[in-house]
Amino acid sequence: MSVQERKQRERAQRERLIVATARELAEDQGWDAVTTRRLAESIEYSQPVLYSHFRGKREIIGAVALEGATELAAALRSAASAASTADGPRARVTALARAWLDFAERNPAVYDALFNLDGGLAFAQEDTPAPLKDAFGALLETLGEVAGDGVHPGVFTELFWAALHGLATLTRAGRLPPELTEVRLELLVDRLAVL
Amino acid sequence: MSVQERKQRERAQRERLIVATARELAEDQGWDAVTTRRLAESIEYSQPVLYSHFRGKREIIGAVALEGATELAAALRSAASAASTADGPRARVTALARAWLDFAERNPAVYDALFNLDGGLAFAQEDTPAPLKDAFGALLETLGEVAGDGVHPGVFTELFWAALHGLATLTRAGRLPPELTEVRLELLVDRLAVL
DNA sequence: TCGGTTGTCTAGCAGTGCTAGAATCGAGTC
DNA sequence: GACTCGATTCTAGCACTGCTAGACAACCGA
Repeated sequence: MSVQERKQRERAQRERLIVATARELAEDQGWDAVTTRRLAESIEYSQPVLYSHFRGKREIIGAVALEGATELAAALRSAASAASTADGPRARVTALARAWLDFAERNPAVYDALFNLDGGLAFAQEDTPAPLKDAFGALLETLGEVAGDGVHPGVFTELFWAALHGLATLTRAGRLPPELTEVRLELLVDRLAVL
Repeated sequence: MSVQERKQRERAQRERLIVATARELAEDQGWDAVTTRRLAESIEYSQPVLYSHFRGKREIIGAVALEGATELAAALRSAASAASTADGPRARVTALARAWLDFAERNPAVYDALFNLDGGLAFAQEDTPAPLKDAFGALLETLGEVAGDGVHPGVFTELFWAALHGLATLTRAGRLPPELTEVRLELLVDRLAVL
């Protein structure tokens, strides 16, 4: 069975290569530039190989999104815990929000795959993939504490999330001047969070 | 000169027909279904006619967006003034926010053209088209009053806008359960606005 | 070394946005 | 009323997209 195992390993590695290459291409030149032909050429295989791993382009976007969700969740948790308990909830929430906007700015293509493109992923449902639930969970952990009395932590997190997403999206699309990002972020935390 | 005038009139009318048809098609079947061929067929002209009015598909999307911006601004002003001064600022802000989310829900394709697609429009700049500035102005008129002391009204409006946009986008993409829209809206107004 | 399966590639489909050049229409003139 | 000539519209086609059928090659087990 060792041969089969080796093949499986190689196949898995090629799949990772596809996802990584798609991501790289998207970050470099935007998702429009990620065509099946270019992607196939980059991994030095022919197009049909892509379709032996994924149903189609949408599923490749979805794979990049999932990878991104895992990283996003880690970044959020890391930021929140770096602002230690001694710094108080206010610092933690600010760090969390900043981490979100940072991630969106530094990984625009991944952010698009997650929230602006159709990667065929289910959200807010039972069959939502674990990394997505986990990213939301990372928000919930910190934000649940500052929801305020009588406010459902989940709903509060959804609202905070929406505000962050709006800021990230509009800023990246050039609809909000980036100089004031920090001011808006502070204002968001001050107003929304109950400290 | 009457012949030229008539031609100009007919041309303008055909341009309106193109924009209206594109919008209709987009609302019915999504922007993906708005291809130059289908659009040309719908207006009963050949494809190149579209290019005698617009540089390309992106400019058609932009035209739909501008039309939408005008309507959005009107809807916002109407909602804000319907919640009369007697009702207080809180009611006005709530009505404004609700109007925004309503518009997004009722005109998803137009909302996409405005904020999620590339219509080639400039934002937050000098050459931003008037309808876009005006829609932001409609927000500013009501929100400027509840920014709170020491907070720049423009920045506050940007933040509020971003939150609304995030709620609209995530809700429409199925990322937020729609049942709680009203709860999130109330929470948003309660927290962000200084009454 | 061979047979058969598994994997990969070539070639092609229908669709996209966009455009060059042919064809047609119609306004103004004789 | 017929005709010319410029403006307008259409036909046909380009290069590209995502995706797939069927030919081909490589490799494993005997």
